[in-house]
Amino acid sequence: MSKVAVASEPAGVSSQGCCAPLEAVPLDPAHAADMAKMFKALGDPVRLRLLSLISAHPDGEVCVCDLTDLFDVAAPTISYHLKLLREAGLVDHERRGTWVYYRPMRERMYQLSALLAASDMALPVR
Amino acid sequence: MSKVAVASEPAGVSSQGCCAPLEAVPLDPAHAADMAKMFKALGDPVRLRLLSLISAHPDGEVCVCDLTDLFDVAAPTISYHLKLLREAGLVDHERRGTWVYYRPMRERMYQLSALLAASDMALPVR
DNA sequence: CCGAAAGTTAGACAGGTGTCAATATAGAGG
DNA sequence: CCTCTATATTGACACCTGTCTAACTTTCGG
Repeated sequence: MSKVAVASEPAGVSSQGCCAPLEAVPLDPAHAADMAKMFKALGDPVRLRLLSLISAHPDGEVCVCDLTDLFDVAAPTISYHLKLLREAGLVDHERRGTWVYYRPMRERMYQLSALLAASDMALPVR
Repeated sequence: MSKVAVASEPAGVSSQGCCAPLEAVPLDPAHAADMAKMFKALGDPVRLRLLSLISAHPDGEVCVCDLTDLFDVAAPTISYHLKLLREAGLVDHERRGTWVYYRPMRERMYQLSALLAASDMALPVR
């Protein structure tokens, strides 16, 4: 039973008291924090483009050496952003020889997509 | 240098035509900045829960008075977060009498969902 | 081993963010 | 007009972020 019986109340206008019960909270604070961390990682243009490039590459992975040239920031900054994407669980990485390759973690990405797609965002219930 | 032109374009409405060459560049810098702004707004637990509550409410809108009690932060802080969600174009608001009601802007939410759903992050084609 | 190349880490720093208390503003109801 | 209630705005402040340069680590080629 997902969503508790939310006693819907027309609350159409502003007659008396304000609004409805609203007790059935759709996103519990704990889960919200986890999701927020992922969204936060995407909340920077450089990181969003990085994930986009990594996800869109036909090989399914991208060498860092191919990424750095596409941005106006220094290499350490790219490294910093990739680290945040990693810590958010949005990408995985592997070293092969001198180079490091990044892959997208699509399940995690889909998790966010599904949350936003649910018109009522009511996946997890408290 | 750096910092893409980002022609402001705040809570812009349109935003649907889109789509890009894609083969070469999956997410152009300009569009990335716009999307990043929305993601950034969702990158805070309080704001994510706020949007969740607003989106999940059966009435399709929520009175601010019903939101403030659900958080551990002071009222001005809730007001601050709602403002950011507004500026990101994720929610709309309307005053009715003494109270203010917030509604989700589902098209914008779907825009983000679609971006993440595309396995290659190709922008949704018009 | 040595030195060069690819990435990451460390330290520093300007600017941004989230929070609160205090104050302002807008309606509702005398 | 005055006051009360609901939100928003302002100002202050501790903390977090994104960026750089410098230095370090790992690995490959002699």
